[in-house]
Amino acid sequence: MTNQEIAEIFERIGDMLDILGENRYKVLAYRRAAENIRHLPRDLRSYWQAGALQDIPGIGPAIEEKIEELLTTGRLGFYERLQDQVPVGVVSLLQIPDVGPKTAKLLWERLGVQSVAEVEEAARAGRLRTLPGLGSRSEARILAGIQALHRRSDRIPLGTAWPAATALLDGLRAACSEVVQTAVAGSLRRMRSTIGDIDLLAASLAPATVMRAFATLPQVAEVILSGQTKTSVRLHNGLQADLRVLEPDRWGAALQYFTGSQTHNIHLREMAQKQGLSLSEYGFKREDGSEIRCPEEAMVYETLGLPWIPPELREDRGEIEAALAGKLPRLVEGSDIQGDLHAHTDWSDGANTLAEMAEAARQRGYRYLVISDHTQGLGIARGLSPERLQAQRVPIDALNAQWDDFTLLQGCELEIKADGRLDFPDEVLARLDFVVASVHTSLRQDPEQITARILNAIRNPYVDVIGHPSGRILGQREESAADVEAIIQAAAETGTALEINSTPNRLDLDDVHVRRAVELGVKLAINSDAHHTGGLDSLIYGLATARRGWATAADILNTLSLEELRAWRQARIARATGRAG
DNA sequence: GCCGTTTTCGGCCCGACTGTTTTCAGTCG
Repeated sequence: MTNQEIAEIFERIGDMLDILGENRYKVLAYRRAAENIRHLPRDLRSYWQAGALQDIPGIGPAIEEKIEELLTTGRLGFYERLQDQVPVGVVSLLQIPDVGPKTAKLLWERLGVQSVAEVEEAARAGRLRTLPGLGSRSEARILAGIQALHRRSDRIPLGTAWPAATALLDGLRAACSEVVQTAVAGSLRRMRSTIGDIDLLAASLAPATVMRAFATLPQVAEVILSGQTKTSVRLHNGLQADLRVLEPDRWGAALQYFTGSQTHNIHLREMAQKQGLSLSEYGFKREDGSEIRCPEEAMVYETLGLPWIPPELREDRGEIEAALAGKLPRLVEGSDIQGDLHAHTDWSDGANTLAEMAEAARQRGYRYLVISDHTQGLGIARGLSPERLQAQRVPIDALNAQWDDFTLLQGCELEIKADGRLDFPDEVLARLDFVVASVHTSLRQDPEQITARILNAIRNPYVDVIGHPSGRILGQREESAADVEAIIQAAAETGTALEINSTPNRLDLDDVHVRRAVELGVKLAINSDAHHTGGLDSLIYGLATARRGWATAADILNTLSLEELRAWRQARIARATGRAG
């Protein structure tokens, strides 16, 4: 069983216990365990074999025992007994907005409904309003929630949400002079790979004016709710955006609170409690009722005896403990990046010429750009033959003669073929400045086969980086069955780098595996995989993914200078082929 | 059910908004 499958079972156990009215902290315990299992860098089985299950936060004796039962038998008696008490259909009602455990239980017990469709039918028939505590407004609300569920798009990629959020804030500032300060908050500020809805924050002394301006922005399709300090809207593109408005002298506390994550905040609040303080989005309150307002975010952390923690780390995955111990990593920053190691041109499936891509990279302050067009095996992308690759060297050399502050490197995105062979022989690869090797075909092979293909590429002396190692496309294609742990370990042995592909719907490796790679000392390459000049800007999303994986500049290959990068490749080749430099 | 430089038992984050309510429960984040 995979970590995801086991996490889902515990998640559902939490839901079922919730519906049964079980102790809310027990419910919380199962959800917390599920959440932590979901983000483990390694297979749960390996923790079990090492006797280390209880080292995972949120896992104690009871849940350990259940994990053991799942890993040995593939079943869980406790879960099966629960299913006899709460039909799965009733659990599915929880996905309706505004339907929680109490309402789900009420609907099930009083109306006998066991699916979203049956709730919809009952609501249309006016039967919900007959239940205690529910009226016609609630009935309409639930019906609207079901409609929203039907047309709900899944979580959206970071690369879609980020520009939408900044456009909203630009619009708000332009439309309303009462706005003192604005910020993106929530999972978007933490730069998660996908976003549920857009959380925005504004500081102002005139909240009502700001929210009116927000609700009338051209992007807004409808207002979902509006109160004194909070407005939620649905945009024409289907996204939901929430705006909170607070007084300027509470800005820091509010920004901290609305950035989350929820588990990170809960952890901080527990720390505050132990110091006799209560922490909320308004700031700290002492036991005597007096306030500590925090105009700056760092003041929240400072009050708790912590250094400021970068938003990308705020997932309660050890960052608070690291901060307490003074061991927060100095995360890689945009200014550390010296170049981009993966870009395409119109020689294969890119839109722009060599000169255009080079100029765009140079304008972004890079010292080098690797041109890595596809190789012949990927016919659909007009992959290059060895002959065309050799021909491409001529214009690259000519362009390089123009600059003394910038260098185009010739590489390729080498096809790892379905049978595991590489698309070019070593002598062709040896002539290149840099080689990214990727899998694009037969992504559904079984774990042994696809892992073996990638390991074979890792062990080739001339392969510098494995491109988008997991093969996932967010919202479209699950990652391949490749054993990422084995890939990371092999990369650690050979010194091969792994890519953090920055294309917004890839972000591959993901943050959890980046952290594992960092742990094992594997070098990572933050690559745009640009297919046009504007695509170079996607690098910010890969950079964010690296930061979420606790990577420092020293972990990132393309923080090296051109000379260091060349030396890095030469040293690896020398080591692997047993020849001196 | 988990967890502990206040505890191995008794705690376990905090507030906004809504609807059906005369003071609060449910849901959400």
